[in-house]
Amino acid sequence: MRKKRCPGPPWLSDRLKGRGYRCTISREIIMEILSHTLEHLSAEDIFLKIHKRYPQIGLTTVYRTLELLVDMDMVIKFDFGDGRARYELVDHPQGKGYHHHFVCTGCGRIMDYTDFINDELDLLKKTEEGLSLKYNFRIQGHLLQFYGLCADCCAKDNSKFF
Amino acid sequence: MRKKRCPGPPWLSDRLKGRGYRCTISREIIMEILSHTLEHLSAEDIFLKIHKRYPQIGLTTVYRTLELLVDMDMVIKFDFGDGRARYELVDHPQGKGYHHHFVCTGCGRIMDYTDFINDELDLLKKTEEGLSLKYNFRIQGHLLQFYGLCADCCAKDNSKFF
DNA sequence: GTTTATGCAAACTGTTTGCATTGCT
DNA sequence: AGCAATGCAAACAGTTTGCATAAAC
Repeated sequence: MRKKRCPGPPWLSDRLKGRGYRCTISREIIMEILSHTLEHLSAEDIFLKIHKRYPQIGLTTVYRTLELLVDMDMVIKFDFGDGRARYELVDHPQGKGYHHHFVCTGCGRIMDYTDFINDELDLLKKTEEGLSLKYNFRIQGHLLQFYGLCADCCAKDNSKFF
Repeated sequence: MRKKRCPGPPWLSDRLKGRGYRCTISREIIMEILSHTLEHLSAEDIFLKIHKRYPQIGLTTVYRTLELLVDMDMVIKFDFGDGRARYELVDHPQGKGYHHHFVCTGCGRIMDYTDFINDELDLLKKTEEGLSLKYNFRIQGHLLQFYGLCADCCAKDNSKFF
C-alpha cells in the first residue's frame, strides 16, 4: 500500500514542478496559510500556526520554504525594522495587489492602507522610469512605509499630558 | 593635575546636557564621523572607523550611543533588509535633508538619489495628511526605497546571455 | 562625591547550515 | 531507485544586557 499524498492543487504543483521543485505538504500548507490571512506574518508566526496541526514540520522548513517562494516570486519578504522579516503573498486572493504599510512605532502594529494608492503608484512608476533612464538601474520593486503612532498609541501618548 | 576633556562643541554639548546626558568623547566622535561621510554606515562600520584612532572605544558603546542619538532625533536608523542597521545624520551638513534610497539586490550597494525628490515629497506629504485625517495616525516619517540591479550588476547579469 | 557612561564577556534573537534520514516522483 | 526535501542540532551574525570600573559633572 503506498502512501498517496500531495498531488496538491494543480496551480501550485505545476508551478513548483515547472521549476524542478517537488510539491510537498509544507509548501502547500504555507501557501494555504498565507492566502488565508491579511496579517503580516513572520516565519515564526507561520510555524506556530502550522505546528498545531502538523507538529512534524519544523521551523527550518518554514524558512526554507519561504525562501523558495520568495525566489519564485510568489511571496514578498518585508522588513519593518523590528528584527524579524514578514511575508505576504504577491497576489493575495482578498488582496489589493499592492503593499503599502503604516508601521506604528508605539505598539509595532502594521497596517495596510489602500487610499492614495493610485496617485502613489503613478508617481512611483514615474520615478522608476526616471531612475532607470538616468542611472541605468533595473528596478524590481519598491518599498513605501509610513511610520508614527497609530490612533490607540496617540491616545495613550496624549494622556500623559493630562 | 586634572584631566581637561570634553567640553566638546557647544551645540552638541548643550543638546546633550539639555536632556541630562553627559558629553563624552564617544558621542563627539560618532557625530563627527556621521557628519563627515555620505555613506550609509552600520554600527560596525562606525566602530571600525573609530577604532583606528580610539581603540579604547568598544562596539557596545557605539550601539548605545547610536540608540541615544536616534532617540534624540539627531540620527535616523535605516533598515535595508540585509540584517544590519544603517545610520544617517538627520541634518547632514552636505546633505539633502531627505533620505530616499536605491538598494542594489545584486551587490548590496545603497545609493541616494535626489531626482524627483520634490514630486515625491509633495505626494508623500499629501498622503501623510490624508492618513492622519482618516485614521488618526500621527505620522513621524516615511521610508521610500527602490530596489533592483544597479548599472554594474545589470551588466554582469546580461553577460550571462552571451 | 555622586551619578552616568563605558568595556568586557556573556546572553539573546532571528536566521542559516551540515548531515543523516525521509519521502516525492 | 534516485534525488530533492526535511528535521534536528549546532553554527552564525547582529544586537543587547549585567556588572564592575572609569569618567563627567
